[in-house]
Order: sequence, then structure tokens, then C-alpha cells
Amino acid sequence: MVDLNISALQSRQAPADREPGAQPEPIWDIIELLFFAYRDFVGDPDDALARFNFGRAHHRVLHFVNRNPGMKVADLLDILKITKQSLGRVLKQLVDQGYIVQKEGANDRRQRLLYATGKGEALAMRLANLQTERISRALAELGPGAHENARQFLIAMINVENRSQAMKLTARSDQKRKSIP
Amino acid sequence: MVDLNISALQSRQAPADREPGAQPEPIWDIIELLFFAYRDFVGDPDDALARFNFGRAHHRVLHFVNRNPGMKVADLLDILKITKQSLGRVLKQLVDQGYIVQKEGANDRRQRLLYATGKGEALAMRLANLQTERISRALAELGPGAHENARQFLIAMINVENRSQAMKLTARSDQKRKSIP
DNA sequence: CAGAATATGTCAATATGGTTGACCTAAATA
DNA sequence: TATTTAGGTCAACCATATTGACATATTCTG
Repeated sequence: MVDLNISALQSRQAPADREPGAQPEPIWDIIELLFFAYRDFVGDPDDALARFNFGRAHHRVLHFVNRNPGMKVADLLDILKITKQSLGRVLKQLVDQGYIVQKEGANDRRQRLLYATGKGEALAMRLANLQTERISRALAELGPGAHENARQFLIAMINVENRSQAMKLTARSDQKRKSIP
Repeated sequence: MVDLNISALQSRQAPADREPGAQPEPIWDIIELLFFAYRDFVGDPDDALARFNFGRAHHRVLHFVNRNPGMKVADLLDILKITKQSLGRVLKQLVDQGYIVQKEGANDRRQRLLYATGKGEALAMRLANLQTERISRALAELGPGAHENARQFLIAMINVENRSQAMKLTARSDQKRKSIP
């Protein structure tokens, strides 16, 4: 049980008068709520993944491959911002266990284009459904416009130089269904 | 450069007609934006921490101790949801290097109450200021009410059983300043 | 008061997911 | 032909987490 002996529960304060040059008061609530919300958000898939002996790294790879059939390894590295050695380990396991296949690029035969198999797509969708349950429960608690508000807030939180990438990736509800059986 | 050869950029779709019993389409945009936003959000402190040979684990510990002066070790474990062995390592480093002190509880002498030192508070505030810069830039891009909208969305994303804890912790803008010199 | 429960710390082994650096092949390109 | 690019791989290492066992001091309870 957590009881931190809180002296008062006043709400978010207006910007206080500060000495010139001093930092404004940190936005504690958003800082901490992001921590708690993200922890619970990734917690759902974690539990499911553990039963496959997979971890978060596998989830991220499978997710983006499922969402972007035929993507290049280099694209995945750029999205995940990890090294190819780090990707290599989890990607190899996903390929060996039949969740992802790699196909030689038609134009450029050096490329190993990535596709989720039927099995891979099934797992990716199962994990996405878990997270969607949480999100739709949350959005349903709030008023209309909550989805759009959340979307805009999250976009604004992304580094400017990463935004167009993120928006390109997420703006596609016309999801191609190209998993390999 | 990421170019996934996107065929169309249509916006979020209305809930499509589905076969009965089928899952609704996953809420891809929020799922992915949370990943990108959180990655950049924790990226700012990561860079600063690296110069102290500290990592994210140190940040989390220092943050909550700074925000909750005199908290018990057990409270910290409950917030972070890690084991005491895992906490032990980073906490020891923070204590050894003078960022945190532990004081015997006045009522219960088994407790080791945690306080940030002046040095610890300075680092915690520096990291919080980095994250606050990002948040206020984001909120400023959006309309009025963005702070409250974001707050409510994030709260709604937290597990119901964790919400009261999160709200108690974050609702205190009346931050006690109790760091030990 | 004796014994149980609690708060905290510690040792050891192990897993996951990340890093750097070096080096390799095959294919495309200048 | 020479260089660059896409991708893979080996090896060492690091940070952060886990489980399980056990130790100490203190408080609580019958």
C-alpha cells in the first residue's frame, strides 16, 4: 500500500511569479502520467509475449513488419533506432520460428524485404487488439474528440525531425494485408 | 531515409462494418504514436544521464525520491514495480555518489526514508526541465485545454487499480522542498 | 517476554536487449 | 574495374531486470 502522507490535493497551479531567469515549475503531472500510462500500456503485450518466450523487442519488430509489409531492414532499423546487431538477434528468432519471412528485393537483390507470415500476422493482431482494448476503454471514458486530441498531443511530443516519419507510418488505416501464408 | 512507398494517406477511418464477432480494427495511430512519443520523451534525459554514467533506472529513482521526500523504500518499489534487488543496485550508486541520503525512520527505525540531497535535487530538476521543455512546446502547439486533455487521456490509459496511486502522486503541485544539503 | 511478522539489505545465478568494433559477402553503381 | 551499399555475423561488454535464498534489525502480538 502506498501512503505518502500527502498534505494537500490542490490542482495544477497557474504559472507562479518567478524570479527572472528562473526555470518555470516542471510539468510534473504529465511527466509522471506518461510513465504510468506507458508502463501499463506495454504491460498487456508483455504478459502475452512471455508465453511465447518473446519480449518487447520481438513485439516491436513484428508490429512494424506486420504494418509495413515488404519493408527493408534498413527502414526497420531507422524506425526502431537500434543497431543491426541488436535487431539481428530478435529478427533471426522471428524468422526461424516462422513469424516473419524475408524475400529478395525484385529491383535490388541485395535487399531482404520483410513480411509477416499468417502466424506472424495473427500474433501481431492479437497484441494490437490487447492494446486497442485499453485505448478504446480510455477514449470511451472521455468526451468526443478525445481520439483526435490524444493524436495531436502525441504527435506534438515527437521530435520535429521524426514527425513526418511517424505520421507517414501511422496515417495508413488503408492497411495493406499482405502477410505470407 | 524512410520511404515505405505509401499508396495513400487517408485519415483515420470510421468504425467499418464488421462480421459479427470479429475484432474491431486496431487503433494503429495511437499505438504507434505512443511508441514514438515515449521514445523521444525519455531520450532527452538519457543523453544528459549518460554524462554522469547513469541510466534510466537512476532517473526514475531520483525522480520519485525528489518528488516524495522521506518516502519509504517499499513505496518506491511499489511505484516502480521492480524487485528490491534491482532497485538496490541503482539506489546504492545514487547514495554512494551523494545524490540521495537515507535516514532512519523516526517512528519505525527499520525504515530507511529516502531524501534527495541538494546535488540530487539539482540533477532531478535539470532532467525534469528537459522533459518540461518538450511538454510545454507540445502543449503550446495545441489549443487551450490541451494540458487538461492530455492529463485525462493519460489517466484513462492507466490500469484502474493503479490510478489512485498515480493521481495522488501527481496531484501535488504543492511540492515540498525538503532536499538535504 | 517469546515468537512471528515486517523493512530492508545482500549474494548468486540468469535472462534480455542494448552497445561498439571488426569483418564478410553479394549486388549495385560510378 | 573500383567503390559503395544492403545486409549478416562474431565477439566482448554493459545495463537492467529476474528468481531464490538468506541475514539483520526492529516492531508487533499472543
